[in-house]
Parts: sequence; C-alpha cells; structure tokens
Amino acid sequence: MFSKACEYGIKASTYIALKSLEEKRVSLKEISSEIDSPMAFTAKILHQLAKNDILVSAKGPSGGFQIQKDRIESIKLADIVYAIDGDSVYKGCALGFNECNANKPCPLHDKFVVIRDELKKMLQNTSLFELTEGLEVGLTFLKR
Amino acid sequence: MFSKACEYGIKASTYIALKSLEEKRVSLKEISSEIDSPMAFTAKILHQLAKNDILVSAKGPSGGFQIQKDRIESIKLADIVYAIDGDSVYKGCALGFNECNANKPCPLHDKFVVIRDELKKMLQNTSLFELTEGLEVGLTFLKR
DNA sequence: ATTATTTCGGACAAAATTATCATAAATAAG
DNA sequence: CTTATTTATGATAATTTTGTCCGAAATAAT
Ligand code: FES
Ligand code: FES
Repeated sequence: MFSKACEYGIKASTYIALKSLEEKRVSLKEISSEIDSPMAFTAKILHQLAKNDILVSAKGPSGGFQIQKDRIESIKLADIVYAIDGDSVYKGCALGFNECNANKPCPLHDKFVVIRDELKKMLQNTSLFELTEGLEVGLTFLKR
Repeated sequence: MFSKACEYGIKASTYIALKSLEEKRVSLKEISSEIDSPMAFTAKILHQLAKNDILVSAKGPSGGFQIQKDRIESIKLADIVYAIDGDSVYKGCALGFNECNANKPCPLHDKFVVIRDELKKMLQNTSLFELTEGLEVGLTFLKR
C-alpha cells in the first residue's frame, strides 16, 4: 500500500509529534531506535519531511527533529504521504495507466475510485495528533 | 496499490475472459499486445495464473490461454490478486508490521482496517465477467 | 516423421527501491 | 577557538521487482 519510506516517515513523524507535545527534540538515533528503522535511510526521509515543512531539524549537539506544537493537530497524514510518495496514492490508476481518467477508464475504475477516495479522505482527516493519542496510553505501538 | 505483475494479471485475465466468452483461445502475443504489456513477463504471470487454476493453457500451434466459460462469473478479482500478490493486500499492516494484529496495533490500525476491508470486499465481489462488460461496449479500456 | 508454432522454465539483466557508508557542514558547549 | 555532536549529502551496495533471452517441451498441421 505505502512504500517502506512512507511507512518509516509516518512512524517517525508520529514519534516526533509525541515528543514534541512535551517540548522535546529527538535525535535521529532515538527515532530510528524507537520505530525500529534503518538509521541512514530514516535520515533521508526525515530530511525530505523537513524540506517539505513538516518538521524542523537542528544540527549540532542537542540537535534533532521537532514539530511545532501548534501544528501537530493540523498536519495530516496526507501531507506526509504526499511529501514522500507524491500523489500516486490519489491519482494512480488501479491497473497502471499513467493517470486515472474517467473519460478513458480502465475496467476497474468505477469500483476502484470509491476505495481510493475513502483512503484519501481518511488520510486527509487523520492528524498526527490523533496518532499520538493511542501511543500515550499504550494502546497502539510503533514497533514490535 | 497492486504490483505491476498483478496489474498485468488482471488486465490479461480480463482480456482472456472477454475472448473466452466467444469460445476463442488467445495467444500470449495477442494478449500482451492487447493489454500493452511486456511479453515474456506476461508469460510468467499467465503461467502463475494457470498453476492457480484460474486459466487454462495449451501448447502448440493454435494454442494459447482460455478461461472456462462457466467460471468467468465465479472467478473474482480477489482470486487473481491472491494468486499473484498473495494475502499481503488483505493481511498487511499499514505501517509495515509483519502482520496486522488488533492486539498490538499500529497507530493507524483502526482507520486502516476499514479501508482494507472495503478493498477486500470489492475484490471479492467483482467477477471477471463484470470487468468484461464495459469493454464489450467500448466504455472501458485495457490500454491507452 | 517433420516442421512450425506456442507455452514452459530457468538463467540472466535492468531498474527501482531500500539500505549503508563516509565525509561535509553546522552548531552547542567547554 | 577547539572539540564533540548531530544533521546533510552524495557515493555506493544490497535487495526486490520488473523485464529479457534462449532453449526445452508439447502439439497441431502438413
Ligand atoms: S482509470 Fe484506472 S482507476 Fe481510473
Ligand atoms: S497493525 Fe497496522 S494495520 Fe493493523
């Protein structure tokens, strides 16, 4: 469904959000340990998210990554997925046409669009804050 | 969403179904031309589908692929996807855990399961026959 | 039987994705 | 200013997915 990069991106963002809620900045090392992801690969993804204005990075000792507290509620999953995987999730054709187009649809178009739109809605409606809620109370997990 | 292999598999199966409705067997060459897919790669996918009892293959001159007419309605997209991509579409975790498990869920679990189940239902309810209907009347297409 | 055609099957190759490594750049702290 | 720490960046490697090639096996037609 999502690329590995995207999965790491979502998990990392969620963890950073969780810590940012208590004003803490977190290092790459801590992040990749907490979400169980390859460190260097995660670094690139975080860099990508920083470029896309989703999180803030700081170099040097006591540096790390953070998300502005007041944005945790307004940053949606869709923003993260878009920053990493682009719009393929929203515009992609089920059967691989370059672009989904209702004027020259693939046989699966009608039924697929319904699902894809629900996925889209879900991603657009789910904020980073929501993802942290279950984590805090030990109801959900970022690694096993 | 689906792998390339799966996309080709669905398109090929749909085309074979379309021709099988008029008792025609179709060659690999014709198939990959009609769905615009790499021939040798398509061959492997068709072979895979034949092994999984979704279509019948015949070697030699005037050989090719066919689907039993009386099964075109009962073969569902889910069967094809399963034969090629396995159960990852149905059991996969949104954030990459080995298996989705409600007892130790990822932060996206609850919202993701809803979408995944709808996709599952859609695939289980959509028959190969349904996909051919639009094709016959020029409403849908297998290539652009 | 021979031949032409077509799927089967395995080895191989290319491309994309995922992951690692080494070094540079920034910066906080002493 | 120097040093230690941490992100940034580009090169490289491993893995997976996608795609190609070629000969083997089957079989229909002559
Ligand atoms: S054209 Fe294929 S999903 Fe819309
Ligand atoms: S555990 Fe991640 S989707 Fe169920």
